[in-house]
Amino acid sequence: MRMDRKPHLTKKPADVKCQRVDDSIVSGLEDEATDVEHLLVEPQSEHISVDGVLCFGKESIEKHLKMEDFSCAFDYGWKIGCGGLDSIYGEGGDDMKLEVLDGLLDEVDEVDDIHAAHDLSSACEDFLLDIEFPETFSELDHISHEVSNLHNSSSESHSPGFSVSNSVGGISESSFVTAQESNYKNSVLGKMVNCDLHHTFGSKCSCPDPVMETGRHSKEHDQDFVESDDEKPLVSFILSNKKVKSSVEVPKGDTHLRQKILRKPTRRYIEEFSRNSATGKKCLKVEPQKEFPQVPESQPWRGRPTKTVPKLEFESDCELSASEPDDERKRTKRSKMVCDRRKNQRMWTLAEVIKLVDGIAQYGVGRWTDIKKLLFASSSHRTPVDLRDKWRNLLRSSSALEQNMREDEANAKHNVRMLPKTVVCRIRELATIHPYPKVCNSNLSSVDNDLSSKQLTTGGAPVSSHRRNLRRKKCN
DNA sequence: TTTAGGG
DNA sequence: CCCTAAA
Repeated sequence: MRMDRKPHLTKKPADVKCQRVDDSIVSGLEDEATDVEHLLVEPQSEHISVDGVLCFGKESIEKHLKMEDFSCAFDYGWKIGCGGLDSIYGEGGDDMKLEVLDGLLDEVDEVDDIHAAHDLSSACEDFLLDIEFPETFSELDHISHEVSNLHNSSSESHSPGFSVSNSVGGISESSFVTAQESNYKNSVLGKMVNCDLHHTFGSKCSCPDPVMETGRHSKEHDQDFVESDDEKPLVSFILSNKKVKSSVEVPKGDTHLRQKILRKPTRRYIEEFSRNSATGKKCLKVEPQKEFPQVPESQPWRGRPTKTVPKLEFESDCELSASEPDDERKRTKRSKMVCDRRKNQRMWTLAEVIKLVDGIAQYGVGRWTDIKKLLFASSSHRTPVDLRDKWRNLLRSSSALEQNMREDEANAKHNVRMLPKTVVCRIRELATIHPYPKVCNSNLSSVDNDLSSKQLTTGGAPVSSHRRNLRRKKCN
């Protein structure tokens, strides 16, 4: 959620900037130089923006009101969702409530996403966060603390807000706070652009430049590097020898980075790029608000699966007749699933595995959509592809278990940990009945041991091709 | 759109 | 989990 972002805001290591400036001196040969200029100018605007937040200046009141309207709209949407919730309460049990609540909470995520998408200023947050404010830093820190505190309260109040769906009359607290923050950011953005223009149009800007002293040094160097061609060979030499300690932690060097940018960036690249920029590892040269869609940051998409309480998952999934009111939810969900799939990586619970095995036993391997529709209708985060992948993994691990069992039981346990024997047996059983095209190969070798081993001993490559043909036939 | 397969 | 090709 949104509060994930605040750590970046609150603790901004000072050395990052220093390093960055240093880099820019060296590697800022071509296009870094302009970036440095931006960086050197922005802090002053930030200073002003802080005042704007504190005083709630006149020009920001309008925006504030607009944002209120905006959040009202969202509130309305939530109320609709809550209506659905109520109707479900009538029929379903407690677990059902949990399930729907879970979905609604997910939807809060989506609302957040939408909010972020609409919030122009938040799109440049990365950009802003890359800026160091030597003088205004403590001030800003204070402000950000306040904002964070507000956020804390707001995010905690999410679920209560939904549970009292009928009583929601006005602007919900969370949306209000978001509006405040957006307002704050808007003012930041406005001032930033303003001062940027000032800077671009010369030194007419009357704004104080807090980093003028520190900036002069690097600016001079930048100009040197940009304007004099004599320096280029030296720099390119340095670059080619990779002696540059670049803040842009691209292992392949600057040229590769540029190549990447020139190429059409893939979605994964975009995601990783934004993710890295969020963690401060990379410093963006491209304005994030233009190039990249705002992705909620600091949600590790790998390694730490956001495992919801298994019990909840289990109980809710047991309801086969999923609530139909979440039709709309599915639609909105789809878009979410498409864009931040990896962040929604969830551990497969035992219940899910059992259900999957049941479904396969019922419908057979390959009818993933049916299984999904009938057995996983309530868990919208499992796509048919996920089911297939899971089944593939199950087969793989179960076969590995079977093979390793004889030689090393511990290793086998490690492979298929947390899977009860009954489940493993069922998987193996199903594997024989409905052999999965690709993995059945290894599985068949354990089940139909004599046949495959004979074939393997008789021939080399032809045999494998033959078996592949068999697999193909099975598919068709 | 669904499924298979590779990464 | 992601991506792509094929049906």
